[in-house]
Amino acid sequence: MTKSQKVMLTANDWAEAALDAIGRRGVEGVAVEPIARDLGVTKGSFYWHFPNREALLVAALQRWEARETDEVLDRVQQETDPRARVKRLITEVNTSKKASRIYSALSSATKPAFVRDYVERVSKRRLDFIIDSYAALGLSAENARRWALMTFSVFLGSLQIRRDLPDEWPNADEPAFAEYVRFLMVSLMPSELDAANNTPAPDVPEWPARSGSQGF
Amino acid sequence: MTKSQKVMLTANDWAEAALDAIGRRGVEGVAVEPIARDLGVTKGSFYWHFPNREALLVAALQRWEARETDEVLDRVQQETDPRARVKRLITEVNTSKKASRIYSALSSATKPAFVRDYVERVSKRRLDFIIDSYAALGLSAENARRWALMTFSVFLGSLQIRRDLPDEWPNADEPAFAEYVRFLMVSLMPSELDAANNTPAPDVPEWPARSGSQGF
DNA sequence: GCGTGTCAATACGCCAGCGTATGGAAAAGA
DNA sequence: TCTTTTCCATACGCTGGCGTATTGACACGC
Repeated sequence: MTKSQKVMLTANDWAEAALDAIGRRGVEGVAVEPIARDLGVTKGSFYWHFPNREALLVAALQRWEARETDEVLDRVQQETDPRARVKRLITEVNTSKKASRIYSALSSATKPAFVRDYVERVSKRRLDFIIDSYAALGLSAENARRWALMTFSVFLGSLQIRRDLPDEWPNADEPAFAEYVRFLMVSLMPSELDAANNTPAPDVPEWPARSGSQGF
Repeated sequence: MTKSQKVMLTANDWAEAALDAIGRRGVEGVAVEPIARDLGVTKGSFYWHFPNREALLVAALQRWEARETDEVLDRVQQETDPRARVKRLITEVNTSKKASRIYSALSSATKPAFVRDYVERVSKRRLDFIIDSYAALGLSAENARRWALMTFSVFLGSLQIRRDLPDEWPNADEPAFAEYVRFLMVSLMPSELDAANNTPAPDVPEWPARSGSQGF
């Protein structure tokens, strides 16, 4: 147990610093020497703990996946009432810009192909959790899926709006935020009637098939 | 008008290739020499049309902003009925994965600081357009804003879900997609009663103030 | 005290991408 | 024709980051 004044970094310290770099500079910003500078050491340290840069990315992604599933879902899952779950989910949008930046950076990353696997697993676990929450309200599988897709979209989109248009997003301490959350709760929560009437409306209207070049 | 067999690239060709590179490899992937290889030339060509890499990024962003505002908004704006506008907005989610990838890459980019300005302007213009659409339904300014924020969130979130969880997203040619769009239309469209009753519910419930470390 | 194991610094070669300088080919004017 | 302009190729130096090799400073067991 060497732990003198020299601090002595661990592999987890490097992985955590890599996660931080993902949030601040993107996946491409996970560079050995810059992170070493952040940590106040040289890359001589890094190559003792890891064989190469890719291993660092994997370690960071594993930590991320563990945090974003086990810890967070366990925390939200303590909420027994499905309605309270959705509400907490919404309010969670306003916590930790850092975590949302990491999510966004990973979601748009392309270069190390395995990043997509981690993003897909985490996203699917989140969506499934929301589906289960709606199913617990008595919705059919199809309806629970529809509501969950919409709620998950609102969650993800809210993260992006808060990042791209911070001025347009109500601050958590303002009354406008509380009102907006209440508004979302009403909109994202099926009524008792919906839960009973579990089939979608039968008439499928037509809509114009878009032929434009690039989408909105 | 030199237009022999030698093709002769223009600055716009480079800007368009840069936009493509943003979608495929991210903003960091906008590198002069790789793009030159894509175009079948060398960087000797590039440095005749542009002074440096930053100028290429600016040109690409200007093209992007012009396309994502003038062209697209004009196209959707041809729809006179506000309800039809929102519906078209939703169906536009399923068009052009390339455009959505560019949007996502720019949204998560950090390194050239001016990228954020373009993202902010485009995003704000889109949000304002949606706000106006809801206001045209007779909603108050506050309610139009709430509905628009939710609809914009659904739009952005749907783009991300389609990218991160393509298997979970209904294909445009499947009936599930039509049903989901109809479901969203009902959920994202205020009822006549809401339009008349333009004040939010008066009772503001409390909810647990989250103290967790990183958000969901 | 002395070797051994742990963690980090330094020095090196390598490669990719940026930006410059210069030259060249081909079309356009004159 | 011959000069000028336009567009691109080639060659060069520079920088930043990757990975390796080597050395060094402690801490600990003995």
